[in-house]
Amino acid sequence: MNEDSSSGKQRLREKIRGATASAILEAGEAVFAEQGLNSARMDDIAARAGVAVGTLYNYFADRTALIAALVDSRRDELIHRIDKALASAEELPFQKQLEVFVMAAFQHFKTHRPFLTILMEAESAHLTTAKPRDSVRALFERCEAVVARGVQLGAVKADTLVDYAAMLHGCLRAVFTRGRICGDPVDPTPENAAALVEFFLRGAGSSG
Amino acid sequence: MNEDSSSGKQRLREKIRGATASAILEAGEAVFAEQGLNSARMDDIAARAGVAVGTLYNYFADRTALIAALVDSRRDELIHRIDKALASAEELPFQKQLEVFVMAAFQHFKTHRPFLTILMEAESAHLTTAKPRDSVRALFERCEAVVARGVQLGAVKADTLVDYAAMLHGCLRAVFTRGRICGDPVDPTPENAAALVEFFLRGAGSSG
Amino acid sequence: MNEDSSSGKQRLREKIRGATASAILEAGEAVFAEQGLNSARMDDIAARAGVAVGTLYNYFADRTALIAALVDSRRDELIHRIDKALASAEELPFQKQLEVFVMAAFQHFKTHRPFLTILMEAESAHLTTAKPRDSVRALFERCEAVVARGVQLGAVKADTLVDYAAMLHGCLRAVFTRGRICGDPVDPTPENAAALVEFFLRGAGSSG
Amino acid sequence: MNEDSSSGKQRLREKIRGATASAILEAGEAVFAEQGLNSARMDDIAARAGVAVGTLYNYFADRTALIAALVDSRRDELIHRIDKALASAEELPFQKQLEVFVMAAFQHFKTHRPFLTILMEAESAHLTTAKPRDSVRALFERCEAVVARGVQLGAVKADTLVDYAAMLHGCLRAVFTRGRICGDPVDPTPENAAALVEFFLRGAGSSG
DNA sequence: CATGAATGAGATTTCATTCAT
DNA sequence: AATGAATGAAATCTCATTCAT
Repeated sequence: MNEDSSSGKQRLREKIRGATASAILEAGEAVFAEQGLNSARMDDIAARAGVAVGTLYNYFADRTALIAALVDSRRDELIHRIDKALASAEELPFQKQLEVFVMAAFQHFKTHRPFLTILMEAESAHLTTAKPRDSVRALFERCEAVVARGVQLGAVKADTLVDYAAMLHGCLRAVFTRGRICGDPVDPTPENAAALVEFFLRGAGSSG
Repeated sequence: MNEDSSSGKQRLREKIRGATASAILEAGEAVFAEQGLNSARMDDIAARAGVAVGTLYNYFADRTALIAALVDSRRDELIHRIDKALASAEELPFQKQLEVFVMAAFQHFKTHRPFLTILMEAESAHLTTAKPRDSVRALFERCEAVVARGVQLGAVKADTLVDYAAMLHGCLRAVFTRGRICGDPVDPTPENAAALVEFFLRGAGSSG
Repeated sequence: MNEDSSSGKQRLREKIRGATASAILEAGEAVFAEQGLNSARMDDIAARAGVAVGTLYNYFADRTALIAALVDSRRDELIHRIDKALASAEELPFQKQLEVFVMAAFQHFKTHRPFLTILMEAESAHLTTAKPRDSVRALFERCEAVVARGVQLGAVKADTLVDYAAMLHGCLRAVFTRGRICGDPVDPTPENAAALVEFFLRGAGSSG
Repeated sequence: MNEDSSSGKQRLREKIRGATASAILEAGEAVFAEQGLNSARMDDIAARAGVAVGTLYNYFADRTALIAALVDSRRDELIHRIDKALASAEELPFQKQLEVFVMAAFQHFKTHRPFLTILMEAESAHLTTAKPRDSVRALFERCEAVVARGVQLGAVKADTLVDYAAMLHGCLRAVFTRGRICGDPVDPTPENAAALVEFFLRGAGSSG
């Protein structure tokens, strides 16, 4: 947090904000999502970005660093979106807050489906960087925060046997994964978000 | 050359074949789980199995076939376990059936954690064989069957907005994944299974 | 970025590409001839060409493609040489035409002894590409054309029992092979060509 | 030539005369001809012979020795056939002797087409044993002997520029090869043999 | 002797990374 | 900075040969 490191970080940020770097990240997002985190070749990413392979290495130290930067930049966006949504909904009743949270996730799913494909692959894959794992954790932590707030507000049970945060995370993931398994993705509509929240809070059991 | 010795020799040969093949599959399970589906090298698998590389190819046509065989054999075990559990619980009330189902999954999780690591990786990874994806689908289909039975028995809502089967699948997955994210795996106790079922049917919301 | 430099650079690049490709083909010609079409290793070809193995694959898709390209390029040369010679001799009496044809073959034998070694090996070997076989056929077809012209001009018998084209081909081949069997190659002199033609037209029998 | 070595040779011969060894040689002949001298695998030969791979090594030291033995045994047959034919024709006029010689070769071609395919491949291929090359030379030497006799009898010109023996060898080879190039093998009839001899002695030129 | 599973050296091919231009 | 040809370590797969049964 001293000036040196901060200005170093600053320079990195500037670099990444540059048009070429962005093009590379976008190309990486597309190619990694299409071909898989392990199979995608640097050549293909370069070609998609419209630059030479060598250029990739002017912006990112190596393949791993490119993936890390990609994950970093996209995660920030997701986390910001969710945090903003949560902040704006702070005064609403908990169920609404949860719906807003889920909607934010849904919308991000829709915008960054390729990125999420990467992230889910990264979640389980064995990678040299911890970055992707960290990103997954970032979403997981928001789930924990939301659930914690729910508990605090008395809207969520304080169960010690089931980790509701993990369940929420699993349900979000399931919504996204469903498309891949069934070939029939869920639309990010408020109705769907509300229905998911309803399930999360009241369960799948018939009320009888 | 008499029948006894000849068939005995035959059986012995087969037994040895089977033993080597099993050793290779087990080695594969371990190494793939440790190093990842893509990074694991055939050399390592051979070394772990205590055989030479060439031997792998005496039993499996190629790397892909080895993965396919591995997934096949383990999936069969999981599916059989679940189907047997479900059959034995047919007469119980639905909630109990669900608990039995979840317990079967939990137990398999415990026994075959390495394999599941592979399977989850396979779920999202881009692979050359469809086999692993099929195995994921097999578990998903059991979730669908259970949920369908619940609907039929009037124990599960017939919601069209939320796919409860996908949610059940997501929750099971979340239980397994939790260990990897938090480093604190859930014990496959009946209590935990019951708690998960309770969440699935009644939700996380406080009853008030 | 002006047109001159850009196109100049382009041309330079192409020239270099061409030079490397040629070097690889030449190295291939030498190594295949020395070690045999099947035993020659890509490593050796690369070493002889003064490049790394990987470079071979920047120019030729695989081993087979390298052989095919090699055969293609050399065959074109042989065929062009022969066709040009035949065309230039069109007005001469048939025996002269035949001598010109044989001389063209002799000269090519001398210049491309390594390549011919490859081609003869390819003629009888079982190969994955048909390319080499096609090249053999190309020479065979020239023999057919020459013999057909001889028949047309009344200089060659129209025998139905003996395929004179095959005989001519066999004799040319024998001249080349002789060196390998006896270690005493025939010089590509006009005298030797004339003598071969004399044999082909008049036979080995003493005139008495 | 002492008793030891002679009895050693004797034992070898006996071994090769054994049913198993013969079966292996026959299998080798077929498989090598079908798949090529380099591509044919020991496993395939064993399978075709109806024995286990290990058995091959009880009869032949290694792959190379198997090829050598194969060539040896078949060459002996060819050479004996030719020598016998030549001996029986010793009193006939030279042209007849030549026809007998060619017929013997033709007949052997017909009976042992697979073996010849191997031999021709061996002629040009780069092999570890000299055996096949020696076999080619054996046929070549018979050509030389016949031609020499022709010269002696005044039936063949004593040309120093053209090696008639090589030409005869080349023509025989051409007859055999023709089938492979044109897919239309020459029948081993006396007429065809006579026509070939006619060509060899009188040439392809029209007599005018 | 026969067997055939095991062996492991060796060959091909890929692709992240470098560096001269 | 951009380029893209060259690099060569590494991974997969083959198959002649061995040897315990």
